[in-house]
Amino acid sequence: MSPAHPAISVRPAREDERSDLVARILAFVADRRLTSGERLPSERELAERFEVGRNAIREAIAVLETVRMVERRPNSGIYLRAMDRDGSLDALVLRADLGVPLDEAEVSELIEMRRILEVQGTELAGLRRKDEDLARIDAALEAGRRTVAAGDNFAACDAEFHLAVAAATRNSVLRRVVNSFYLLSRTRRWHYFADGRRAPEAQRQHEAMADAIRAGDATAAAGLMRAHLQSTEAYWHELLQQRLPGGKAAS
Amino acid sequence: MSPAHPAISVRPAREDERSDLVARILAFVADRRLTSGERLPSERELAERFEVGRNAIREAIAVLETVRMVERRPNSGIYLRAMDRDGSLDALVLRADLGVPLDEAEVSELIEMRRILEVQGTELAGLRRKDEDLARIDAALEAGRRTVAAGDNFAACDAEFHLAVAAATRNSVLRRVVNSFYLLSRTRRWHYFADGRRAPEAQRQHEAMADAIRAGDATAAAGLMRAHLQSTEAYWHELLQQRLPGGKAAS
DNA sequence: ATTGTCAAATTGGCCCTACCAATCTGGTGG
DNA sequence: CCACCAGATTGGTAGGGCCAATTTGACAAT
Repeated sequence: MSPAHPAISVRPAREDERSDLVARILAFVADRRLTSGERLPSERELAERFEVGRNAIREAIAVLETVRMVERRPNSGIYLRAMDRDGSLDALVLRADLGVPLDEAEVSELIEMRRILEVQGTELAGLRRKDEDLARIDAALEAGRRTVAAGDNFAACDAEFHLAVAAATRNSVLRRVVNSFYLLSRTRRWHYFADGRRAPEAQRQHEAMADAIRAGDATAAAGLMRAHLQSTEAYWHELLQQRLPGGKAAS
Repeated sequence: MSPAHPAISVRPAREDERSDLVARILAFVADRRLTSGERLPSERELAERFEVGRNAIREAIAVLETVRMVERRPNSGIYLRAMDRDGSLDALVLRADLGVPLDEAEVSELIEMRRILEVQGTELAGLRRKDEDLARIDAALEAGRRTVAAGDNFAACDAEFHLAVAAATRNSVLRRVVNSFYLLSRTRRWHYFADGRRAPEAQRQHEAMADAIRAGDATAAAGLMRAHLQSTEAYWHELLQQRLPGGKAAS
């Protein structure tokens, strides 16, 4: 019963448009150079400033609150939280979704975290993978083969493979983090695989890794993952140097 | 200096009361056994059912949407997302905040993730710590000493120490994850340190770790962290046994 | 019976007004 | 100088209303 399979969609990024109010508030904060502990204008004031209803403001603030970027104090105001201490991973995902470009340090840190989590994760996957995990991995590989053959953008297939491996760790917490991870880097991944040249190598490495995982050779799988990630790092840093299109700079 | 000190507050958990609406919606979903892809009642219906205004419902749904538990489709409805594939770490934090107990598997996975991140993180901290990081670590240690001496609950001091180490990694992404991590486990940590017996040992281990980090001996620091975490795991599993009936040992 | 078409109901997105309770502010009286 | 109180401010919330897009179902044409 796996015919109607979730289909690894190939979409560039998000054409979102969704809640630009959050983006506008973030831009406002950046523009005013507000920092931790400072108070935002009242909801009524923000509503007037952005020419929206107070409800819309409240929803946007609720979003910012759940990612721990602000704190609402009843009868007092809305205060910025220490983003470097309190911020959640979703705050980064949110920013990425809104088109705010990550700075170089953040991307480097992202790469490092990816290495830590995925190398260890791949080892766990090699130890614990169940048949359904291998099935998902195989499906991802198959989709990857087709994509490489067709010359389409490999980004979605790459993400799906890594997510499948993360799922095979049987650790839902790790899976959640890796998931957020690929969500927030999807635009960059898209550009990374923009020319079809990197896809074949990535696919080969994926296949080798899958073999090791399937064979239960956790150490080998982890080593392959480390090598795989390392082989991409140089390109990532190169990508960092370039200016990505699509970002409405909010510096 | 110490008067207006960031104050490592010692509070049991959350006195929250805040957004029980989210909790009620979650309970509703659980009660109806709604699963991935299914549609929730319309906002108007939910508002009527819970006897609140539609605004309140919309804010709650906005929160659930930002942690990727639901998806709002304009002019169509609100749909549950695949929580096992899409859920964010903040979804767990949210649940913990709302008092929903984590199941045994989730706690085991949390422990495992903690090991992966903090052992690697401590190594990085040993390599990169700056003076301000050491200062924060020292402050945490000092607070810990006072707390141990006073016989107060050590949970907040424990968290602060680990967060200080995470900060010393100079990797904000890792820091965010570890932060979420301690947020969502704070209640359990509170119980863990309920009797004052574990605090002195934890404090000793913290001090040793801090020495290694200060000396720049990353490998030793990582090893100490691994041992530190391992020494607590047994108690965590014991805690699990008490709170949750029946249990298959985590492999 | 099948298909095409269109209007009504439904739904999320959003605005607006109003009220509450707690907080904050400033001025007044002791 | 301090204690105290009233008015302004603020987040929390209810409820009504309008819009645009989708969904639905009845009706008509083939």
